[in-house]
Amino acid sequence: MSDDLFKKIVSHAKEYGFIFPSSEIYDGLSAVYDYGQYGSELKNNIRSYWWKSMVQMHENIVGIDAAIFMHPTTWKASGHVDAFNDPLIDNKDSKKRYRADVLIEDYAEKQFEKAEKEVEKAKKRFADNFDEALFRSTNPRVLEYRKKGEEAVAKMAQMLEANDLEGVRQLIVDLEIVCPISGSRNWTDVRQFNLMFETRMGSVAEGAESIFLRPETAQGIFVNFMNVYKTGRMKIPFGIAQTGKAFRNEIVARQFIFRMREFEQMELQFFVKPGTEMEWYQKWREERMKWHLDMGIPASKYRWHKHEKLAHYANAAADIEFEFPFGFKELEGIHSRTDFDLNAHQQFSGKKLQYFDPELNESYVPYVVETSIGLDRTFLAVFSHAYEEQTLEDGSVRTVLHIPHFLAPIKAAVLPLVKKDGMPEVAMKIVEDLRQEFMVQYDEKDAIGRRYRRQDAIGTPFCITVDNETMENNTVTVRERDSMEQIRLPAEKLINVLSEKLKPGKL
RNA sequence: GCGGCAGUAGCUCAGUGGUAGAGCAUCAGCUUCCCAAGCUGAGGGUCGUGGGUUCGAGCCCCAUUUGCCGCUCCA
Repeated sequence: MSDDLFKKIVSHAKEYGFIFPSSEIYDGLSAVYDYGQYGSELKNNIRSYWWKSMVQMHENIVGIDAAIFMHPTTWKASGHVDAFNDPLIDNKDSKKRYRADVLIEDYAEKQFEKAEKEVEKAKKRFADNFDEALFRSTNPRVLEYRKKGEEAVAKMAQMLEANDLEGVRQLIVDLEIVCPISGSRNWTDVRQFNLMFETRMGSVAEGAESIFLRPETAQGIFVNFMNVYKTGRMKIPFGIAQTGKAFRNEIVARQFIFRMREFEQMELQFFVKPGTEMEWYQKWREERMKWHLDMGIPASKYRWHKHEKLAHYANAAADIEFEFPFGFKELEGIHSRTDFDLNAHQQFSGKKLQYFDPELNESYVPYVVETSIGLDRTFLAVFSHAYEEQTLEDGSVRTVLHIPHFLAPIKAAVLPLVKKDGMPEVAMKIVEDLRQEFMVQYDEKDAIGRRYRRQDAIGTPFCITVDNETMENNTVTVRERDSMEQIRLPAEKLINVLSEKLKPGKL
């Protein structure tokens, strides 16, 4: 049922110029999409809502726009070179895929467990006069198991370091590792999956340096920490915000714009005094949820997901999940990243990345609380929640996008009730006035009802209609999208009245 | 990456080897003083792409690409 709804939403997004498959005339490109004439407006409006509420509305937050290309060492310091490179192997019988390094580590773990069992057995056998340390260091079976495990891990590390994938496969074969599902040893080659896109900088192929397209925007903020701190005269606690594209070579990317290989993030890195990070983590959790609810989307569509298993850099992490047509999925992450990133960059660069605290009269590496939200995912959340096929009282059906007014691509359409008696000219004059303030459209084609429906389909909150009465006293009707109710206003009051209704939070 | 299903007009789809269709949408005109499915006319498809079988392929076969579902992956 929700699959059908989701298909309709995808079709609607294309049919009305919100989202197109990338380079569609060449059959498209897997998991890449383009934003169309209305989609880019909606996306810009969401980005702008974020930027205003994060940067403009906070005294102590500034925004930057770092480049997508970064020095290759950045990704060693951040951990992405290690974490985003997985050697994978498939079992041909069970069709299951495993991380080759995990298989070998599991093998080693089993050997260690066998050694422990020997120790346990001996402990029972010798009871009171058992010297465990001596047993461990002398018993041949214990030594043998431990040696097998340690050697396997050591060999693997050596091979991965040398990028010897064939060697890793051979190691799996030699260790007689079997697939836990099929029990067979029928393995494919080991393949390296690099989740970072790689390209070359420099036009001469031989001398070109291999660089990566950033897999997250956060590092552009961390490497600029000192620049912003010094030139912006920032005092802790302070934040640096950024929106921009990031790239991940996902093994499978699916579900429309939910998981794309090229996507846009909106991130805040908030630098705080060590030890205060938990209160800021709480504060930003509240603030970010409020941001979502202020769009007018009901709280029931959101839920928290607390990370039990934390990433290597975090000491607390939670996701805001949204109920998409295909279920609750991650929309935004709020992470307490400790001083992991700045410390790492400090080490790799050899440059001091510290804040001098005038109150303590000492320097420290600040802790970081991050809020990181997917712009494309927020677009999908707003768009899919807005979509409704509404059955009216007369039994007819209209497709309407209940996009929050202030985010709508087109704010108002100006429509002459009929295409004669001078109404088109008056309507076009109103369009020229409103255009100074909002995205507006003029439409005179077809019956008025049909034109209302067309605007409903792209989520235009207001339709302004010029009729006979306008010709007499210069008043117009304003029809609101969701209620379909009309009010009559003097044309010269339109800008003021609409501006008020188009503020965030007004629905 | 593996397995299954699918790709025909902007959208939804019909078309079982013999001249490419429908509804909606779009455009032009008419009608219309307020909520689509009134009237007239028009435009738009080398049937995802490339090969093959056949006198003849949208339809059968192979490859490829894109999408969907299930695995897998998603620090």
